Amino acid sequence: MRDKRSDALLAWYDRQARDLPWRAPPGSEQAADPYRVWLSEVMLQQTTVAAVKDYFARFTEKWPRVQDLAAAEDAEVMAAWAGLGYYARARNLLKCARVVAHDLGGVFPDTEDGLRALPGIGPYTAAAIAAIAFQRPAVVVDGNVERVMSRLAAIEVPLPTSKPLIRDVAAAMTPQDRPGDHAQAVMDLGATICTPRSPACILCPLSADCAARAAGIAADLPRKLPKAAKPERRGFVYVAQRGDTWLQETRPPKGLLGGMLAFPTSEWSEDPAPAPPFAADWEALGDVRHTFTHFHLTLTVLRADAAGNADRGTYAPLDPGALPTLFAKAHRLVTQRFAAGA
DNA sequence: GAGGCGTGGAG
DNA sequence: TCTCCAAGCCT
Repeated sequence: MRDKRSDALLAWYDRQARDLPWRAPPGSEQAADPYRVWLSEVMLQQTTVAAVKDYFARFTEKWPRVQDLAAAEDAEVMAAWAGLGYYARARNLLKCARVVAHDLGGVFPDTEDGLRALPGIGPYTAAAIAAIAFQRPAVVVDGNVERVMSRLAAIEVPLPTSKPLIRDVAAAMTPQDRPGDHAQAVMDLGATICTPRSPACILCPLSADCAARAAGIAADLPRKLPKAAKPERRGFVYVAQRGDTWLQETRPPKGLLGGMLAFPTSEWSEDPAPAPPFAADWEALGDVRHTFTHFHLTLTVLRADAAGNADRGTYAPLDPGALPTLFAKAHRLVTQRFAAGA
């Protein structure tokens, strides 16, 4: 038995589907490649399509198959992910690729449970891959689905309390056939029509069935609990140059910017103590500002020509593209003040 | 289950 | 400038 809202949505999707490099066209006989679906879904976690596109192209060009990715060096993958954020995704991506390549014969599991057991694949991503790559009628619930379903059913209970109800609404709408297209259709609708701020209800294929639209509260849903303010932290970042080389280190494998290339820093706190990697005449070049998920940060950039041995990091030619954005900002400040390499 | 975990774009 | 936020996961 089919839901007529799903029919209307699929008809809209057949006309309006976004052409994305990891997708099979709507109603396509040819299924999407599970490796590409998985890679795109991980990259798209909490991340916009616009931000993902170039990274997806570079990854698939460099590593066309999961076996290729599994064989890559950790540092190479972290460098390729630099700038995309949430770096635990890249660490888990590599772990997952190696499990699939080494333990599963290079074949992704084709069930939600099988996928869910892999590193970096949670409830949403497992359902999405199962539906999109394997035509399983999984109930796919992400931020778009939460917004669309909250509005369709005029759910005024705030998130996350409303999650179970939202899932019920989404389940009732999920078709047995074309579940992958259905999931992607809801996401396209959420990204282009049923947007967070100013939904274009006039263009929506579901507007006649939308309780929030009828009540004139579509733009107000879903309701969310207010968020805590971000605290301020400060710190020092030390940029040491020796000829054409820069003092750099790989951050510890867990926590903030874990596993990423970096310059040495002090602690980050309300009142940080300086922590230069060696004694020198450090020149303050200015501050860089950066906002993370849960705090604001101001780092004072200190630069020196390498004098003695550093107690941390190594001197090597720098690949600025491998730096996460915070350290790319510090690097930019230094290169603005000093000709490259000087 | 609540908090840690990035980034760049939009309004 | 500032807030919100975009296809969540892990602990």
